[in-house]
Amino acid sequence: MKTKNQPPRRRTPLQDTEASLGERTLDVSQQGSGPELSKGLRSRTTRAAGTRAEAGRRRQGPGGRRDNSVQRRLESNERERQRMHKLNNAFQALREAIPHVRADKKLSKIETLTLAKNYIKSLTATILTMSSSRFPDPAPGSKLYQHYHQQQQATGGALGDTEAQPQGHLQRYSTQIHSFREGS
DNA sequence: TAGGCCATCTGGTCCT
DNA sequence: AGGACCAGATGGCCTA
Repeated sequence: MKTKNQPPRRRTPLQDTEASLGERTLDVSQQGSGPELSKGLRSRTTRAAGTRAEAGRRRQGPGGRRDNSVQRRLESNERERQRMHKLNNAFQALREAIPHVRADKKLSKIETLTLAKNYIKSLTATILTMSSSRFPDPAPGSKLYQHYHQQQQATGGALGDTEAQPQGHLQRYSTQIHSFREGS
């Protein structure tokens, strides 16, 4: 799997407003921005958003939006940005909660979700195994057991197969970590 | 250069 | 009604 550690690509509200309104298309590369800006940061948003905004205005036809409509759209864009930032923060927190992942290789979102899912399954199976060794017959009232059993039934699995064994989950988990590291 | 990943904008729909 | 959520479109960055 390819790896990347891209810097956050954000723009200021001012840039956002300008780009969205299409007052001007900001191409930082033409404004003499030096290397003090990261490659990622100075790239995309300004130029790309400007062209997208222009495309949007073309869809709106001559004259563009009314002022209040534009204002509402800008506010909506800002809310959407904040929402996505919160989502990305949650992804980052999830990445950091998954052990045995090399810090210098950032997991993609899909990798993060997949690994987290299997890590949870691995832990769940481990807990069930430990508890069953202590109490050979899992307590029928155990919420964990009930939940796990329902999940297995819903996904077509069964507690008796290898999926239910912690080794199975751990193997899948470690295999995925390995494949992510290897870039496969 | 192609493909993967990502941020952002946008309009539609759902929810409170 | 307004905000949250969602998915499609767009285009930049990075790696192989």
